[in-house]
Parts: sequence; structure tokens; C-alpha cells
Amino acid sequence: MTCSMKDLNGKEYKCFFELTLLVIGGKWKPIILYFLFREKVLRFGELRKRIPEVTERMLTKQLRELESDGLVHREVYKVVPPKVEYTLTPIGERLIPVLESMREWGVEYEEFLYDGEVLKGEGYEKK
Amino acid sequence: MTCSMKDLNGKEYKCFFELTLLVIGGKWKPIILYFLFREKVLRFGELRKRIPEVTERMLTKQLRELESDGLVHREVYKVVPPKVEYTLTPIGERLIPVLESMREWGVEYEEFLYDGEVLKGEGYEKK
DNA sequence: CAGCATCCGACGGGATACTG
DNA sequence: CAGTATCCCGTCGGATGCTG
Repeated sequence: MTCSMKDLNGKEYKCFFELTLLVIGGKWKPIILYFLFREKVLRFGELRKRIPEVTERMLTKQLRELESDGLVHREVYKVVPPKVEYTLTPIGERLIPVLESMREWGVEYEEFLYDGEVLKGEGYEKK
Repeated sequence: MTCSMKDLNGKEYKCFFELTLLVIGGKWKPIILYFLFREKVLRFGELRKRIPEVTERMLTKQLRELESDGLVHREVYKVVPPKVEYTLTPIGERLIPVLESMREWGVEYEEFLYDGEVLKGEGYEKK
């Protein structure tokens, strides 16, 4: 496995792990992708409701990045009031199994944490 | 899927995707994990040789985080000159299939990029 | 050999206010 | 409704130098 330098929209990556991380690494991207996968078509405001903690600015930014990376399709309707719908592209959908496997490992990992190998005697508290 | 707030070593996460991203998200972590998976036992200097671009500081930092997150085991031999060996823990090994699926998607995604949906007419160049 | 300490720049991401 | 435009700050990660 040689890891030569390539780049994606100005961001560098040395191997395919990193390429994938570049694309899904934004703070809100996995959640956005997951909601789009579950509900197929969502408007901007609908996404906001489903992810209440995100600010408009960040939601816009992350969606634009997902769009320019080709994972999300943005359909603009020329009406008043404005209407914009977001959907996954085919390559975006192919990412879902990866997210699923990450989720599964996360579940397992959390159990591991509570079983105490790491947190043994460190005063960790669950909120 | 409700996403309530929890935290891992002070870092917050709302769902299992994010938990996994917290743990593997460091710039050099996937590569470190992958080399440890392939070669089972590696000393600090051996890791450096395999990842020439990383600085000592960053390699140390990422290894310490992986260790405190329970993915990597650090074995210190009290000899002169110092000798430290790194290995994957069981939960660390269980992460490998996830990294593999990320790598596979990355390969597919790169093909998609070169087929031009995203880069069509944007002057993208392969180095 | 395997590190830690310090300094520093870049940028990811938050808060707030404004608009076609 | 679906965004921009500013401002700002914390952190990630690089460079360099020192040590048990």
C-alpha cells in the first residue's frame, strides 16, 4: 500500500481511508446523510427540525460540501417562497453501509467503555 | 434514533457515528491502526519509518489518544536505550473491518470522481 | 530511542444579524 | 423559506529545540 499524495477540492489525502474521512468528517455530515437515507427527500427546514442543535450557517455549509463532493443532490424549485429539496446521489447511498458499520462498532465500543477497561476508576459519569 | 448528549474523555457525541469518528478522526489514526493491524507489533521508530510524513510530536499525540481510548496497547520495556512496543487491543482489532469498508468506498468514490460527475470541467488534476 | 515543551498559523465551527 | 455576511475563538496540527 503506497500512499502517494492526491487531492480532492484542494484537500490532500494519502490513502483511501483519508479520502473517506475527508468526505464524511464534517461534524454534521454523518447525521445529515443518515436522515437523507431514511427519509429519501428532505427540505432545508425539515433537516433543521431533525437536527435542532445545528445552526443554519453550519447546515448550509455542510450541505454545500456534501453537494460539491457529489454525495448529495440539491434540487431548487423556482417558486415563492423558495423550496429546496435534498436527496442522496447513488454514490452517497453507497456510503450508507459504511456508516452502518461505523454505528455498529460505536455501539460495541460504548459497551466496552462502560465495562470499564478504559474508564476504570477515572470518575467517568454518564449524563 | 434519539441522539442525546454523552461524552468521551471530555469530547461530546450525539450518536454512534460521531463516537466512532471521535476515535478514528485524527489525521494519522487510520494509518497507524492499519499498520498495527498488518504487522501486529511495532516500535515507535518503526511506525515513523512507515509513515514518513508524520512528525514525532503528532505520532506521539495520536498514539496517546488511541491508547487512552483503549484501541492501542503500549508496552514499555525498562531498558536502555528505551524500547516501546505498540499493539492493537481486541476492541481496536474489531475496528479493522470498519476501516476496510471505508477503504473500499474510498476506492469506489475515487473512480466516481474520475468519471467526472463532480470534476467535470473544473480543471482537476491528478498529481 | 522515544519522547516532551513551546510557539504558532490555519481553519473548522459557533453566534448573531441581515436578505432575495 | 432558505439562505448570506461578519465576527470570533478554540483546537488541530506543523516546526523547532530539548531530555532521560
